[in-house]
Amino acid sequence: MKEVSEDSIAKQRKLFDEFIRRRGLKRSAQRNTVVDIFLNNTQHVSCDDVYAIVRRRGLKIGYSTVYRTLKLLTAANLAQEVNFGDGVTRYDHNYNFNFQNHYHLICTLCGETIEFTSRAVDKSQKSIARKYGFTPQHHKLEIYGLCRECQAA
Amino acid sequence: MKEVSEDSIAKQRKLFDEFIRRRGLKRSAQRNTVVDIFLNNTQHVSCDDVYAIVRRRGLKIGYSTVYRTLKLLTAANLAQEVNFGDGVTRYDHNYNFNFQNHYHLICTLCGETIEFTSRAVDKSQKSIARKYGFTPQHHKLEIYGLCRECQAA
DNA sequence: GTACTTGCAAATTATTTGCACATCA
DNA sequence: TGATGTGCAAATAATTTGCAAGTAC
Repeated sequence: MKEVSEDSIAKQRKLFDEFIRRRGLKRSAQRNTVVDIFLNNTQHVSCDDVYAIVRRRGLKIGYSTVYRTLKLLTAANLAQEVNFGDGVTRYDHNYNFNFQNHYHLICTLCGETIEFTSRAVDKSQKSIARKYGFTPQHHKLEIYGLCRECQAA
Repeated sequence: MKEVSEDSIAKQRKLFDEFIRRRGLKRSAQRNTVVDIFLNNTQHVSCDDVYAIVRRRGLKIGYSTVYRTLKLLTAANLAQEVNFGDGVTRYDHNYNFNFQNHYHLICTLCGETIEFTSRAVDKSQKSIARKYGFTPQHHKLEIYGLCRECQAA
């Protein structure tokens, strides 16, 4: 998996700040913390995950604030909601603007998720969007099945 | 969009009955109704949708029964859960065994969904699954963006 | 007859919202 | 100062579950 560089995080943080300004919103310690946690985490996180990290850091931020900030990150196009069928919304990085998009293999038995990238998939999606006169913002691909370990078992 | 033939519905119903039998479960009028509604509907439906159709037919089936039956259809691999980000789980046909898989373009402004198929995407997915020693059961691809109409507006 | 199914109401879970108070610009 | 943000608790929404009574095999 591609490493997330310091540079890229700084860049994304800048994008977020611009977004806040453009919307006439304000900065705050809580927002900074949540944005920081999200950007520095390479995995897709749930609101619960982020909240747990906040508390582990000894900080106290309301649950609603975490939710609201994750929604903001989504609106800013830095995050995207993903849903693996367990009823929990997760927030994944939206690498469109910078990295290659990544997709998921999800084991229906043990729940493990594997990330992968595919130029072929990326290309197909672009051509399909064009065909339907659609301006793509983000996309997701999930393959459900049995992982190597679970097949053996 | 490909038409769903009578034959295919009968075939899927048979698959469901086999599934029921294999699991030592039983048939019932309510289950038959829900399965019937699902199979004869070409669209992805929510539990609410199915419940509304049931009532429109003048029948009375409990909400939980509808939910439970849609879960059964998923377990039988005839349906698959999809989630377009509005907090509602929808059940889509799992055409794997018979048809070409189809995917979705979802307009983030008006919510319209367009279905499409793509041999290229299908192929990429197969090869990726193979690469990771993964046995795919089903997969979904969703492209979010602005539809033609919403771009103009 | 035994095990499975149903329908209701209650419980659970995830997420959102109202509002008083705090904070940023 | 005035608009926006926060945190709590309460509200909402979707889904699941317990249980008594009904039904399939």
